[in-house]
Amino acid sequence: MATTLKDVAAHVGVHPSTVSRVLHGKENLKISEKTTKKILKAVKELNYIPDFTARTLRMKKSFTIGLIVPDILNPYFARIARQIEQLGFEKKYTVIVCNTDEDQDKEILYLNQLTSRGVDGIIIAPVQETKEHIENLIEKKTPLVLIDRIFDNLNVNAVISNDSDSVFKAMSHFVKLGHENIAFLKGQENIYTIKDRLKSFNKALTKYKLKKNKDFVVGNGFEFEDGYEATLKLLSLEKTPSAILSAGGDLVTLGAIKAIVEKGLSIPKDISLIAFFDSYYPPFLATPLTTISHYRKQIGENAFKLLLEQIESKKPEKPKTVCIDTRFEIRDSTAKPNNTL
Amino acid sequence: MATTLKDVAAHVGVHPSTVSRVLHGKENLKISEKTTKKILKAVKELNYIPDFTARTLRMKKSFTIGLIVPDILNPYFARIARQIEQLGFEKKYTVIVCNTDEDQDKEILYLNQLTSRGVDGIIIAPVQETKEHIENLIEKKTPLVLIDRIFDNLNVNAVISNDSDSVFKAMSHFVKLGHENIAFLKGQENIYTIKDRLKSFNKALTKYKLKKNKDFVVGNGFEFEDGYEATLKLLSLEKTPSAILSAGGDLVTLGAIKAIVEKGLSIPKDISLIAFFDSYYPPFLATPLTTISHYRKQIGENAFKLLLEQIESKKPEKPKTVCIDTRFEIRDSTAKPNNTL
DNA sequence: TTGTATTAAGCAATCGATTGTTTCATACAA
DNA sequence: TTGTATGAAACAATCGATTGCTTAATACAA
Repeated sequence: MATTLKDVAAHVGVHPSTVSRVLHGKENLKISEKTTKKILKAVKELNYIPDFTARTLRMKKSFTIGLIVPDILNPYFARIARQIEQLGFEKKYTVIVCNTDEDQDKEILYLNQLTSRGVDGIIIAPVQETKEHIENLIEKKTPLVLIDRIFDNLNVNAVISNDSDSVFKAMSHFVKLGHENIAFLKGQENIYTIKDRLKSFNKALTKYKLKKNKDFVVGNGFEFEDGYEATLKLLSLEKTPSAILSAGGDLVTLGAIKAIVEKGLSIPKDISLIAFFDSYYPPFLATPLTTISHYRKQIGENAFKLLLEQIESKKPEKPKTVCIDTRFEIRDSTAKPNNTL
Repeated sequence: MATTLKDVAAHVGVHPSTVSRVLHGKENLKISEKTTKKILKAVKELNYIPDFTARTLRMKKSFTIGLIVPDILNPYFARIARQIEQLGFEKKYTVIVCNTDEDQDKEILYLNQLTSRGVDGIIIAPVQETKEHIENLIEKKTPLVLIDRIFDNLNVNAVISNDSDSVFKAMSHFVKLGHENIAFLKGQENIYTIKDRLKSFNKALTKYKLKKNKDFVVGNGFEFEDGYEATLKLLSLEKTPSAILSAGGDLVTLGAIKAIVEKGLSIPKDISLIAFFDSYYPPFLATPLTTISHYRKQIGENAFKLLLEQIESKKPEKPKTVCIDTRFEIRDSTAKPNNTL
């Protein structure tokens, strides 16, 4: 059995409350230096470590935050999670990591779990089927930060990325090379991030006076297979695109590459590729990939900071949405269209 | 404020203990069907969710497990963590993820945190500077499972991989191709896994009657830079190796590849490479990498199972060490030595 | 010597749920 | 009618730490 406050108190011959006060150094109640010393000595001798559960129950403060993401295996979320854990550690907070697999039921279950465990706040990349459960949270004044994905008309702290900017750069790059038939490989539909990227894509088409082709927008989901299947479909069209903007992230892109290779096509000779990609592999790939990537550390930092502000402030602050820049890096996966195809 | 047992009890007009018993269906005390129904109705109406903290305090059972790994960004640990979280979810356990960055002080701090929070058990890939803090845990009968790394003479549940087997396969592959000068790129020293791989490497050298060359064993650390620096050193030797076994995992290997490319060498023409590598990228790399990899899902599963057994069993079971097979996959990063160099 | 500050530490309620024990009321048998 | 068995629900202690309030003891002034 672990040592408790009572044990320490008994050992010194004082009341538990006295021990507690010594350990917290409240200004309003003074304990004599002699007793203080005796108590501190006993605390060390008995190796007393306060019971967090009891403290949480009494103080309504758990020093725990919940992090809900689709999949911690995704390098994008992994890096963000790592940063949040790091900053949490410095501030004595512990992080409970929850994966939803883009399943909203799981998300809701976790949300209830976390609430029941009395977490001080939640950082979430929501599944975005519906938003009532998020609204409930806000109503209950649970400190909350959305990452990566936001809802229309929902006034809450959030950290997102300026994907739009990089999409325009990517499209401009394609256009300069002479591409006119550019396909858009989506990730999962209904996700804010994907809708935002698609919107920018369409705007860019308009800006560069390119024809919109419904068949050139394909895919649904964030898995390897999703990218693979969608790209196969794309490459089976009568008229195939000469360039692809892969917006579903690392796995989807790898799936796309597999499909392209299987079709006997070569990147960038036969088809150009720009991808949203967040791990450190692009320079090492068969064709070093031209990418749009995120400052994941910054996203994590900002999310944690916003959450901590909410947790520590007495009066509710006005929710902020922080938008982080993105990075467009040209490598070798883009070239002029191959008009002999 | 969230609804409490008391609220529900007051709403129905019964005692809180009655509500508690209805919700737990203890066999020994019977509650009339009428009251049961009324209570269940109230629970729904008031949307009562039990307070986990209070329950934990009273029951000495938190339905929480701690997972301590060097770095959740490492695909090896990420996949294991994911599996543990998954199985935990199914059994109503929540996982607190802690990264040590191979810093034992951080490990100890986290261990104390977790204990203070009353976790039901801990799964840990320890830093392995010393082992007293782990021994303490065992003494306190904390359910515990080591992963990836074990200590000599420490009787505790563990899940490790049969790296040795794959090292022999890799070495046999090198030898068959005609390599005689094979280097070993270590990860961080003093880690069981690395020592184990090195031991197997040396045994293989003996078996194939190859000369042992001290200069051919290099590196210390698990980061990109560590692999990069060590490999540069290796390639600056008067007599350079014709093959490298990279034992430090994904990042170290990428560092090695960078160094090789920078030196103007080509894989596998000038130098052959086999690496411990655990993400899904090898087929997509510039030179598809011949790898030794782990069944990470299985490792996670076994670790969770072992932990759960300890948590749920009354009498202490005899500790087991589970050893999981590894996978040796030949791709394109190995060839005959280039004797013109 | 009595009264009043002042300082130091103890008392007891509280957080919310669980659980061994007790009480109460009804039913049934003697 | 009295006594006992039984079923249903209340009581109260507990987990460990925190904290507003009270008490005790000492010092000092009147």
